[in-house]
Amino acid sequence: MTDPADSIEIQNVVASTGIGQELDLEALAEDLPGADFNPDNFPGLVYRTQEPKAAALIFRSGKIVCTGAKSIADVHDALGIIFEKLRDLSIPVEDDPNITVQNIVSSADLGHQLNLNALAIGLGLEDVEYEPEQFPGLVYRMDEPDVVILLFGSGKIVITGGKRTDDAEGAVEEIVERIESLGLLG
Amino acid sequence: RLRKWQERIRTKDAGERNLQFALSEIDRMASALGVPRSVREVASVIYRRALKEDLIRGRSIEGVATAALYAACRQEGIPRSLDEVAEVSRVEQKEIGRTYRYISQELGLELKPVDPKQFVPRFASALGLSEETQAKATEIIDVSAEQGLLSGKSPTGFAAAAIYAASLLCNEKKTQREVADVAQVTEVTIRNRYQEQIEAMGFR
DNA sequence: GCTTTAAAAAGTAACCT
DNA sequence: AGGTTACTTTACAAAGC
Repeated sequence: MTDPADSIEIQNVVASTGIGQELDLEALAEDLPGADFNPDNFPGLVYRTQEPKAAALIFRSGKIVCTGAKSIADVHDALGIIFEKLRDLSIPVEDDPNITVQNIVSSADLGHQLNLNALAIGLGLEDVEYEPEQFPGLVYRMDEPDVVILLFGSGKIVITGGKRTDDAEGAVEEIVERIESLGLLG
Repeated sequence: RLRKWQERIRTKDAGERNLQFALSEIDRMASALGVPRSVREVASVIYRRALKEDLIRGRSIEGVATAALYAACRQEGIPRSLDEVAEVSRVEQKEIGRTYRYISQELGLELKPVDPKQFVPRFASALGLSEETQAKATEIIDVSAEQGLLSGKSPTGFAAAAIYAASLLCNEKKTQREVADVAQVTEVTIRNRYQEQIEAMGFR
């Protein structure tokens, strides 16, 4: 009996921070090798770190969004690299900028195939969005923890919208319980 | 005071004009899709409810009208695919789908997922298939859905594959291309669903 | 509302061989 | 017929249109 909670893997962490300093993105785009800056397209400058692999969106205000990291530690490491690069360019960066995790995307496997049709009705059509003509996953909005779960026929699921690592654990526990109480889990 | 009064009339007239436009669009699209009058009535009711609940703000009248018609077809058990509805609407498919999900949620329509079987009579008759073949296709859908093959699959693709399989089994063969054209799916989808369904039926 | 970034799930589609 | 690539859905921040 494998616990679905053990299958949880963080796939992406989105976080925001700021260096407390206005930036000249035109100049930064010149000085930062590999930076992408197309102000006509998007106001942020895109910078990618290789290790850990992540992408940062750097704005004129000095605010930064980091996405693509596989853990909260990776977010801190990736942003740490960026802070150092900026300091190397003589840009003053706060000592230890606040980093706020905004969203964590995780995947997991319930270990059984799911009858999404029965699940849509069982979980309650009012809380569920299941339109297989548009997308193969059933969208379930959970209140506690406050996350959105995508459930697939294979039993694989995606949990998104959480801000804490243990939101995924709580969500898996809760969804397994609800599905089991409906008698719809294997 | 006079201005205010005139403005009220103006907005009332504008609202009335918009409603008439929406209802005539529903009528036009329904005719193009060949859906019965009763469904147009249901679509009109859904549209008026959406209007009353102020769901049109930030959305186009045409988008809500199209979504209302799409919902009405489903509610009446004679669904049209989003593809088909988009063909007669000036709103793109993605937007119709989004608007449908929104009004469906807000109005609490609670429509069950589309049953592939509901496409069988229409697709099969467009292909000139017999009652026997239609019954076979329906049986294939029931059996393979019971075995869990339907989860996440497009209802039109699922129906198309079953119709293709039934046409072979009943010696009224239609090509994958012919079935794909009426169901508006690709041959690849029919092939994939067909293989699974045939296996579920215990053939092969 | 849109633009951009990242990542997973599974289905469908477009295009090429 | 197969393979690759790309798009659909969810969440979230950022600045600006």
